[in-house]
Amino acid sequence: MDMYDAKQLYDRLKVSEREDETLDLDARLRAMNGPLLAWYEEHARILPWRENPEGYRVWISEIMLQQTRVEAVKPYFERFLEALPDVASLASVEDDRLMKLWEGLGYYNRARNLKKAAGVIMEEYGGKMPEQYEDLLKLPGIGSYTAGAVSSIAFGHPVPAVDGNVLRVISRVTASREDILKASTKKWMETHLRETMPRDRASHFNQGLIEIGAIVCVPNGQPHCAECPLESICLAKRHNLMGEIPVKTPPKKRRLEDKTVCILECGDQVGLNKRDDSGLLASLYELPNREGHLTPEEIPEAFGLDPGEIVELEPVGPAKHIFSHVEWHMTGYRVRLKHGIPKSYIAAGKEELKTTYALPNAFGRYTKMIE
DNA sequence: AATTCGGGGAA
DNA sequence: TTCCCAGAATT
Repeated sequence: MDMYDAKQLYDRLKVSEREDETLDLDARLRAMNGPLLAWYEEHARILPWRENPEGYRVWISEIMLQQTRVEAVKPYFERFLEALPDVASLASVEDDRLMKLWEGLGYYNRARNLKKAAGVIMEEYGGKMPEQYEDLLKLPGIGSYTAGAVSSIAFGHPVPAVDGNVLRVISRVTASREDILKASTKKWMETHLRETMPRDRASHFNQGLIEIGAIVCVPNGQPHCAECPLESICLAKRHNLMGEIPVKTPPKKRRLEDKTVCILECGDQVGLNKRDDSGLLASLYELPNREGHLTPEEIPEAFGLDPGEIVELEPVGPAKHIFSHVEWHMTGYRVRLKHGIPKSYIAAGKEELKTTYALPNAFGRYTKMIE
């Protein structure tokens, strides 16, 4: 290639880039549709909830997947569906059984809202899953993302499903520096995608965007642009902005809390509390605990124990548990009692601990010591 | 608009 | 450690 040809090629490329740069936003988004669908239908992962995407299954999976990784959901999904195979069984499930099915998955209000919504579906929709975005949006636990996901994936309706993956992918494709944590940014994206998405292939379009975000256009470090079907139309890639986009406001610091946890034992029985029905870990069971780090001498009074009933009081070491916004620094004691668990606690058999009572993982360091 | 809700895997 | 995940409800 001589100098002249090279220059001509370069000039043509510049022109085409300039045209591309000035592509209308909606035109750029529309340009994604073809490559995205083709890529998804080739590369979609095989996942349990994709096997038979009917309304109830898609709903349950989408709730479980809120702020929760695919790998964490897998073992819960099939077990949950086997125990509660339809809306009717979910609407009438016992609370403790429901929480036991959700134990360890976190964000326990999701499970409570699931049951509430099932009640509404029984009452208002004759037990049949609603298809429309606006109807789904009214159900407890369903926001704009989940309403879009269920309506499009299970029923094929052309509504967007904008989650964290989609926010990242679209921000990069359009080189948007809007803060993706702002509600207005998500709203903006939903409005545009609703216009530009392929109306007859909403399910694969939405899942394709999510899949790109999860597998290719990843956060934390370099995205895998070489494998991306959107590489040629992505403005972040063109300007090498993958490290700067998406823009996210930094989170604030966690609050620290000191706690003292007691394993109250008497023979085969262990003392439990039921937590308050609102706030952190609402209505789950827990090992008895108090604020602050207590000395052995402070234990009997703090936990309402008769000193004469205490056979053994053994420190069992510290533990830390990190939530999103709180951090527990725990110290623990194992207390063996002579004549039984005090009435102020729930006396649970050690086997029931595994089968009946839902305990959050925050106490795992201590519950593992009960055998 | 900002906080509160869990838990874990990966960088 | 920090980040962030197929977000939603409440304040």
